[in-house]
Amino acid sequence: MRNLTLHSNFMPKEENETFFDLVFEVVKLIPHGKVTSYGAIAKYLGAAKSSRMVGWAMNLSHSRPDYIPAHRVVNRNGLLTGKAHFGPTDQMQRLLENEGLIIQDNQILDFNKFFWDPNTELSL
DNA sequence: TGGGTGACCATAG
DNA sequence: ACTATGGCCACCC
Repeated sequence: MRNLTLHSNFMPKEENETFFDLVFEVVKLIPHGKVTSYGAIAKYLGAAKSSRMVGWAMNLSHSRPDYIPAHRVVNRNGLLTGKAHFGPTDQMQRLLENEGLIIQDNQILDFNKFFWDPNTELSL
């Protein structure tokens, strides 16, 4: 498993890039067919109160050269709150459905069953 | 320079 | 069971 270090106080400006990079690394580790939440990632990185920044990182992920499976990150209730950023259609939903998930009204059915928590899945 | 705005979330009433 | 609020901080006028 990737060696990700925990940063409880990493926020000086020049380290921001690192924070986003760490977010991207975690997102890349989400297995096919699984999903996690913004807050879970933030907590894993020691920034539990900065879950909004994870959303911002996902925003940036679209203009990166490497592949970031941003569709596997949803809010804590399994709601596809980021779907608007995937283009005009239901692209985010389709990507998830391609991985075997079922979505109804922007909500992942059996969310708990497919929830992948970096805090428990990634060894510290 | 400053204020508004989030792909959020836990907590308090 | 709801709604409100505060924290957080990069980005964009």
